[in-house]
Amino acid sequence: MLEQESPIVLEPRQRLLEAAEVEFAEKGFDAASVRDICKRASMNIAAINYHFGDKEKLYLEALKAAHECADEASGEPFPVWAADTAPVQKLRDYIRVMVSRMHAPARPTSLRLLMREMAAPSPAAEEVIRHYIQPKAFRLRDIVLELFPTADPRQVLMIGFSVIGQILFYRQNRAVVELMFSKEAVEALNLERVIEHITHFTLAALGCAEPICPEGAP
Amino acid sequence: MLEQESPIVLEPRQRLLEAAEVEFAEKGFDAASVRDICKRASMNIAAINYHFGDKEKLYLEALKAAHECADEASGEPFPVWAADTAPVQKLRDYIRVMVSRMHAPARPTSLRLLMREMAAPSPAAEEVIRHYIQPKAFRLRDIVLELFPTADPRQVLMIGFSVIGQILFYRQNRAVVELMFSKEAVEALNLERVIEHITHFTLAALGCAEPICPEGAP
DNA sequence: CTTGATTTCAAACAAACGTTTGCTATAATC
DNA sequence: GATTATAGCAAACGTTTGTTTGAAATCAAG
Repeated sequence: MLEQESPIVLEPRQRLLEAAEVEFAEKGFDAASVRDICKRASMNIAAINYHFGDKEKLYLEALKAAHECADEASGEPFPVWAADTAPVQKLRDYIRVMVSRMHAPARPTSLRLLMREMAAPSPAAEEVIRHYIQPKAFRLRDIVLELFPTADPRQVLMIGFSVIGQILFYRQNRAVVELMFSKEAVEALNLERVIEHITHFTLAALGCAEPICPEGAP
Repeated sequence: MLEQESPIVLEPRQRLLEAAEVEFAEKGFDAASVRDICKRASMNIAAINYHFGDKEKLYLEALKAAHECADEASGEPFPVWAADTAPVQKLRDYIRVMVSRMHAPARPTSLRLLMREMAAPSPAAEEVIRHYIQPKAFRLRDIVLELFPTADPRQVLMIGFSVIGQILFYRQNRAVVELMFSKEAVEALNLERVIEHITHFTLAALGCAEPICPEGAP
C-alpha cells in the first residue's frame, strides 16, 4: 500500500502521534506510559515499537509535530519584510506573531509539550531545539541589532531576553499565575491586550514609544 | 534522643533532604528514584519511608527547603521600606533582590527544583506555592499599584508580568539559551549587568528613566 | 549488665514500566 | 490460487519502580 485517501479515522501513525502529544504534554516523558498512549489511540501496545521503533523516537516525532503545529496552525506566519521596512515595525510584527503563537489559538497541548521541553530540555531533543527555536531567537537578535547597530553583543542579548521573557512568561507560568490570582483575572488578558501591552512596554523601554503611564507619570 | 549537637556528618534527615533536592532538581519527581536518592545520601532504601513516610512527603519537604534556601541564602533579603520610600525605589529594590536570587549565589540545585515546579506545578505542592511564591507576587503588584494608583487591574497585572517575566527568563530558559548562544556569552551576563539592564528597561518603559539607547534612538 | 526505644539494614513485595515475541489476519504481487 | 510483505494482536519478557517487612544494630537510661 503506497498511499491512502482520507480514511474516516486517521492513519495509525497519525493517531499515535496525536495521542503521544497529549500524553507527553500532560505527564512529561517519563510519567507518560506507552500503554496509556496506545490506549488513547485505541491501538495495541506493540504499535509504538512497530511504527516508531521505541518510546524516545516517538517522543522526538511528537516534539517535531508540536513545533510544526505551533508554527503553522497559529494562523500567524512571520511576514516577509520589504527591504526598507523599519526595524521598529519588524519588532512589532515579531512580538505580535510570537504572542499569538503563545496564546495558543491551536491545540494548547502542543505548546504544553514545547514549554515542558524548554524548562527541562532532554539531551535527545537538542537538534529539534536547534532547528525550531534557534531561528526564532536569531531573528529577534537581528532585529535588535538593526535597531541598535553599535550596541555591544551583551546588550543586544539582554534586550532580546527582555522581549522574549515577557512573551514566554504567559505560557510558562500560566498554571502558577492562575493559582495565585484568579483564573478569570488571567483569562481577561486576551490576545490583543497582551500584544498591545508587550509591544508598548518594549518600545517605550527602547525609546520608540511614549512611556506606559495610565494617567501621567509620577 | 531529643537533640544532637552538630555531628561531623549531617543528621540523616538533613542528608536525605539535600540528596533529594539534587535528584528531584535534576530529574524531576517521577524520574528521580528513591534508590538513587538514598544512594546519594549513603543510606538504606527504607530510610525515606522511616524519616518522611513516602516519596511525595519527601518531595514536599525538599521543595520547602529549596524555597527557604533560595530566600535566605541569597544574602539579599527584602529591605524594610520607610513609610515615605518612593515606589520607584521599591521597584528598583524588588528587581535587585529577585534577580540576585535567580542568579543563584547559593546552591543552584534549589532553584532548578523551584523552576521545575513553576513550569509544571504538582497538585500536592499548591500550598507550598501559595506560601512561598504568592507573597512575592503580591508584593510586586502592590508596588505597581502604588506607582499607578488609578491603573485598572489588568494593566497592573500585565506590568507585573513584564517585570517578573524578564527576571524569570534567565533561570527558566538558561539551558535552552546556552544551547543556542554560546555558554560563555550567557555567562558574561553577570549579576550586576542583568540587574542594571532589567531595572533600566523596566523604568524606561514606565517613564521613570531615560530610554535604553546605546547611542541615541533612531 | 539489662532494658527498651530508636535507627539501620538486607531482602522481598506487588505493581508498572518499555520492549519483544510468535501468531494471526489483511492486502498486494506473481 | 500461491506467495510475500504489511499490520495488528494477546501474552509474556526482564527491569525497575515505591513500599514493606522483620531482624540486627545502636544507644541512652535504669
